Amino acid sequence: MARKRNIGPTEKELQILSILWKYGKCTVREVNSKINQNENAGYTTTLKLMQIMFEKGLLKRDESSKTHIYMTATPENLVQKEIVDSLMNRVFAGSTVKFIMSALSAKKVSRDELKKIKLFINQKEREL
Amino acid sequence: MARKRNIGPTEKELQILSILWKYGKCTVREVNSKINQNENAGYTTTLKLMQIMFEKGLLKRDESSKTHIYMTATPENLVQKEIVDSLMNRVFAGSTVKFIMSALSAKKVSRDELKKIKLFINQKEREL
DNA sequence: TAATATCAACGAAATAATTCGTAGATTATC
DNA sequence: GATAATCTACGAATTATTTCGTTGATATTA
Repeated sequence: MARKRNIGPTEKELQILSILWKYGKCTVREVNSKINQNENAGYTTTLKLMQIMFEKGLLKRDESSKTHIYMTATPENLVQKEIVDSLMNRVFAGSTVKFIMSALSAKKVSRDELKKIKLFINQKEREL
Repeated sequence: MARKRNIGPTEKELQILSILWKYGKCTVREVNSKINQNENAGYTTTLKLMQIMFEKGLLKRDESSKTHIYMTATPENLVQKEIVDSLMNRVFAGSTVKFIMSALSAKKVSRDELKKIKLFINQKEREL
């Protein structure tokens, strides 16, 4: 019987996903190097995590050469959407408005950024 | 030596925080009942969690009567802001714009909600 | 080709989060 | 006032997550 695991990415798994989103396809060593820019993780630790993510279906990999090349299995924005949706429900009782207000309060947002957001909202309105 | 624990609320702790945000001050039994509307949690399980949250400083409590009354220690919006900020950094490389776009794509948003968000943005612009 | 480096696989240890049983105290009920 | 119900505290079991050591295979270098 296979070990039971949760579906969604865990904290460390998310970190690896982020790296793959940023840098595209990577070997385990590459991912491990990126991680070690900020913290300390043994090579086999990263390997194991990526193997688990592969089993879970979070990652795909090219096994044609000895050194496997990993890539994400689901588009970045889809995974992000799921995470955001989950957080919105768990922490903001499902309220998009509260959620966005909180986001706008969490960080300094520049005039330019606010403009981009407004443009996006206008587009959303037109789509309704 | 006290057991080492992380600072931020864990998944289950967040669930309890949400209940306290929604219903205000609660006894353990009240919180446990709310949890049991959706899932199955023994009374002592909820008790233990709330005790840990108290130790961590996530909750306060009134111990004047046998049945303690729990309340959150930090304002809802502050906790939410921290969570949002953390997620924004971990999953969206710190980009508020991407974050909000994702939020707007995650759920159906009504014309009215879009309006409210725009008003909030306008206010933010004026504050700059 | 022998020595060395690099890799995947695997199992298991270490750590963290969640769940629960038991004990002892206090309050409510008969 | 005895019995039952309810509560806190505590320790420990269970489950999930993260970390790492070892092995054997393959490739690289001397």
